Amino acid sequence: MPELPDVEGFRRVLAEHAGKRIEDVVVHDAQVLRGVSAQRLRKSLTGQRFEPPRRLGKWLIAPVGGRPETLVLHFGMTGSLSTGPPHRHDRVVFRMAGGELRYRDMRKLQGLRLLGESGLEELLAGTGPDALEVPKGRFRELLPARRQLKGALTDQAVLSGLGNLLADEILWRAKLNPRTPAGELSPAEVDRLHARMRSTLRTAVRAGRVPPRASWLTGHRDEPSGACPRCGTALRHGRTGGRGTVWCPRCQPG
DNA sequence: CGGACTCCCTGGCAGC
DNA sequence: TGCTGCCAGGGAGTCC
Repeated sequence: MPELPDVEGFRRVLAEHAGKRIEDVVVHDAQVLRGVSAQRLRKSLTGQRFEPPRRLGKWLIAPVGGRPETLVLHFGMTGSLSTGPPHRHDRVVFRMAGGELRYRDMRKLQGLRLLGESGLEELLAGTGPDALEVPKGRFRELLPARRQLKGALTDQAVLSGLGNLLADEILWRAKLNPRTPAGELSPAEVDRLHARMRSTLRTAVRAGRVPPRASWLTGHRDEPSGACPRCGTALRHGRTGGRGTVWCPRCQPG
């Protein structure tokens, strides 16, 4: 499921098409359009060009040259942006001078927005710093003391880009229990969490996704009796904030 | 305030 | 074989 590393990959796909003329926008399923009609989207984009896109957390932000509007994409759980062959879950297709760009999303939990200046400002104001970019000093300050660690990491208003799987992976690497109140961490533990978050994200961004490696926790979370890739202890499964949570009781006591 | 819960949405799968 | 119901989780919203 798309988290920060996947969205960074989609950003690169879109970046390759920046500056090319948008010939047409074909909306196959208007259910993914949020606050914009198919007609307005088409009118606003056709004949224009995307400026170089940026990413904040899981948001992909593409200003439209020649217009005061910005296309903002979110990929929910099952979304993607690609130039590959057509697929039945392609919801919106951008016909560009250099090929077709496909917004694909099976479950339609999120979608596309076309925001003006104030709408974009509002969106960005409600989104915390990017998990890949946030410096150590800022990271120390932003974790709300009275919250469970995992809930804080996955709250996009606190820190943006981490989803359920990456949060578990990072906490496992930092050897911290998901339910630990953030305020109970020592300064050294906060620094370790920041360091593990950065290294995990850097590796995943290079791969364009969370890599399917046996040495990562993520690959073992769906195994009924999965073992910790580090110490072999049986992994524990629970729920945090309504989401499945996997951790090693030996590496991550608490 | 924070945490638990529900809802949206679809496809895959277990169980009958 | 085919039905039903549950599960996955990003994010918004509600309730306590």
